Amino acid sequence: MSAGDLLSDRLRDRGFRVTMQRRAVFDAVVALGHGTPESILRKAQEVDATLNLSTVYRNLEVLEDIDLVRHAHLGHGSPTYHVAHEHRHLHLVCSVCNSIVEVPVETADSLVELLADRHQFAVDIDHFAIQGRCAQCR
Amino acid sequence: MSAGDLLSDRLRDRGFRVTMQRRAVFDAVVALGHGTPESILRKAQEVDATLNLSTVYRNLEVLEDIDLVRHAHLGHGSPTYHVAHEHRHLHLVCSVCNSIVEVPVETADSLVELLADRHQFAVDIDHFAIQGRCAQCR
DNA sequence: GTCTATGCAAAGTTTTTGCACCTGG
DNA sequence: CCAGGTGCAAAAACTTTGCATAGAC
Repeated sequence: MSAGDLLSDRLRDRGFRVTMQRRAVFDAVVALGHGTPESILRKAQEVDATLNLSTVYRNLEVLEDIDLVRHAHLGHGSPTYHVAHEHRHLHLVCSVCNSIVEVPVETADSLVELLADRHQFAVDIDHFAIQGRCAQCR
Repeated sequence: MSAGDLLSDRLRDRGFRVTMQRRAVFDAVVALGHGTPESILRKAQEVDATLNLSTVYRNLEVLEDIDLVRHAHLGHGSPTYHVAHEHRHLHLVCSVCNSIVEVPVETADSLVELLADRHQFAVDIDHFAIQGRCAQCR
């Protein structure tokens, strides 16, 4: 039967129900690439205008739980959510102009290896942004 | 007259006034090594029990402005403040047990160089923590 | 039909702001 | 004095929670 899309399969496998709200939240994350809970709400409300912010928070937690979504901290404000395994990159945040540049995660391979070797620490390198000053502002 | 301590000098140089609250906040940061606004308040209140949280926030901002204090993001919660130029190290935060390990900033030198060369980005490498899984939890 | 998920409203947390009073220079 | 700093209270921003109802299976 059903071709079974990734979202439905993953939800059901883990005992979660497939609801239109979950689909709307996931689709919003996909569409945005990156989004805060607030921006994800606004995007998802294009599909379902009655969708509630608390539903967004609850579903982002579920989507992270089933490894479809991840979040990163890019600054002082709300965390940013993105699709897991897509858009894997470091975020360079400029402390002067707040611009964000994305660079390949491989850029940090040597650091990742060092931390593994010296400290047996398995780095999730893109969870936090890297702050500094960009080419224009330095 | 006054030997002129660092705090007074730096404040006056930049046109800020020297108040006992500023001294208490700065002393608390020094004493704690690392502290959230809340923990800094508690520490500073040992000296001045009437000190207010909003004064702590305002003065941490001033102290950062005059480069005596810096803050880092170690997780989802409040930022952590520390004395500038002291305690320079990376924070490895375990996503499982939340333990924090400090490692020398030099560990990331190769990443810092790469970002400077390739992206003309001047990294403030210890502003954000590095998340991952520690030796025990991996 | 059962049990999870949702909407709504309220509360919790953390940080910021307005304002009258206080104080350093 | 007087501009800047402080305490207090209120507001703002962000996130979580309780509960009655709706909806997935």
